Amino acid sequence: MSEVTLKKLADMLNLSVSTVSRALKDHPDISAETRLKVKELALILDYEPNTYAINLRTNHSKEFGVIVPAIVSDFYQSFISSLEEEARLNGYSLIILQSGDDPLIELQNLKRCKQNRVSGIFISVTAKTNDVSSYLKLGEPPIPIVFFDKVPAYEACNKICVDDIHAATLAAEALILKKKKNILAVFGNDQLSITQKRLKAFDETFIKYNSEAAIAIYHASSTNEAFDVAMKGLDGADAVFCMSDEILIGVMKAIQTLGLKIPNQVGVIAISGGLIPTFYYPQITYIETSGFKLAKMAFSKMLACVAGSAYIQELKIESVMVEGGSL
Amino acid sequence: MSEVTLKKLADMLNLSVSTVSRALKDHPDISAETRLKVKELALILDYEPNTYAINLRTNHSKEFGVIVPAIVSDFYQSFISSLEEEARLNGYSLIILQSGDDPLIELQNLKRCKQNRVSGIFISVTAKTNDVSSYLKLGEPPIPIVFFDKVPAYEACNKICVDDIHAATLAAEALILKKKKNILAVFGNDQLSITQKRLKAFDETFIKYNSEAAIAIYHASSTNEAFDVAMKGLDGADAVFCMSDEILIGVMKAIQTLGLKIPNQVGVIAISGGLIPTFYYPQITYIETSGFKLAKMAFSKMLACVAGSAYIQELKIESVMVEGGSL
DNA sequence: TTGAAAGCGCTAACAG
DNA sequence: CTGTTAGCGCTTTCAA
Repeated sequence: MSEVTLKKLADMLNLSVSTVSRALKDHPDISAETRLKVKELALILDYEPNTYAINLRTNHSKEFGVIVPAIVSDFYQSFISSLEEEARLNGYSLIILQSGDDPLIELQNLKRCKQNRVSGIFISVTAKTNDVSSYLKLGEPPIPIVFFDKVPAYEACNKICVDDIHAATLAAEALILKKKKNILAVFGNDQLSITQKRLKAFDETFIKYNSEAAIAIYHASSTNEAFDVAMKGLDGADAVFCMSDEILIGVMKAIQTLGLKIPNQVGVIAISGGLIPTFYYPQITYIETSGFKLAKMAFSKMLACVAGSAYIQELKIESVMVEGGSL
Repeated sequence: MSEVTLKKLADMLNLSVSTVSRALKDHPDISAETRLKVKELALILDYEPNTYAINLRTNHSKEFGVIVPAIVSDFYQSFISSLEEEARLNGYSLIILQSGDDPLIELQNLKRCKQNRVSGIFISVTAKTNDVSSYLKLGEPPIPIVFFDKVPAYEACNKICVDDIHAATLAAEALILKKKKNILAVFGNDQLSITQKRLKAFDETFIKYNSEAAIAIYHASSTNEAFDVAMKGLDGADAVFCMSDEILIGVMKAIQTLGLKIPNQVGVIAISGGLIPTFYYPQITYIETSGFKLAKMAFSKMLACVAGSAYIQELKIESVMVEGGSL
């Protein structure tokens, strides 16, 4: 048995293809009676419209492209998971592509999205992507793009990312509130803009509150470096701040190695996606920067873009503190 | 400037659409000269074939559907990541769908894949999926399906999953080799077939080697339950086995709470995807069951299916032990 | 070696 | 209210 098409339905009902087409989509021109007949038969025969014919005709698909540096990441995982739900609920599918943090592959992926005539693209750019102006001109008319998380610096485009300043400020305030006096603060690679933003806000918060805490700032580009840094820096500290999950993991290894008790001997607070902090006992207190909320915002922005009703905008998502027992 | 189509190229070169089409795909009928001319212009104008027209014509797409219970999972994450690479290298795109472990949504997702005329479907079924015979008849001709990880029990279909028996056997052998005498073994929910398989193989290995170790078997359906179980069961144990990452996390929390030293006071071994064990110090020794290898196998099986050269097959992927310092 | 023509399944302007 | 018609961009027979 072959595919059920509009033509087949039309023939069976002695109607024209266009009438059937219109009946199926509740076009007001069609009489209630005809509409009913058509819909009934369609249901019985399990008619499913041919997506490709529709796409060819309308020149766009109900698909969105998603390009990330890597899928293996708590953050992107939560983002994609959340985005998939939104998409499904709205009748869209998601095509997932990873760039491996390589600008060349990123460009290929963009092209691919264009070839697939996606309705829009969500992208978190690579560390080395410095000019996205060509991305924004992709397609005719240009395909809507929503940048998220790792967003380009200068271009006027839709950006949705974590409010790094707010997150770091919250963490600093928590440490001040707990009257910590000797703080080890471990940040990521100091070349990254995310590090710079978080560090600046962290620092300024202590100044703003006239805190007298001694703060030792360290940088670590990996979990292993964070471990090394913590092994040295934890001595005498009554609290440690970790800028990211990656760093938290290294620091926690050091704490375990040194046999320090949390929170009595040392307090811990991190900025995190929320999964890693639950792996420890007591659970780590953290400032949440998960992809879930970001995905919801990004998706509704995208829908607005597709509908043509969007203005260019940069959105920052504020975090909340999730209390564990570590501070 | 609008899209470049075959017709446009044809007009510019004073050729017919069909000649251009053939030239572009190196059809032997076309003269070298014409072929060159066509390809050159195509390159200059950055011609890109319209995917939807091709799909409509050929009635299938270069897309695969991937359906999983949830994207948020180390295992599926590694699987999808690996699959995406394979797919991209072979000119395919991936449509990712999650079922939320709900058979109804799973079915909807399958329908969706069919509507998108995917070339094939990779699926890890929900815990409640008990009849996949309808899945196998989806489409005309039926869409190739490769089941992975959580595979249906009885149907004759392509299945690719972790060799649970082998993994549990390796873990048991490691414990025996280390001459552990008092082993706490924490398994998952005893209704799950994965638990039953791992438990049986674990048990039988100790019998096979005439081990005199005392083994206390516990079941835990969640990280929290694993924590509770370990808090009681760790007393007097010189080693603990964790059937999964979920359980490992709970057990490690208990070990931290009790302040036990690894590996001196208690040895730890787990079956794991490989990420979680690196979060601790010393790193946990584990039997690897990651999605990477599975994805590569699944993909090549799928390619064979698409090419029509596949026979139905059940594949089991053997694990390897990764030494940390925990045993 | 190339071209003409039909048609994949659908939509939408236009005509009745 | 319904039908006719043209065509989206491509592939593929068939004919020249």
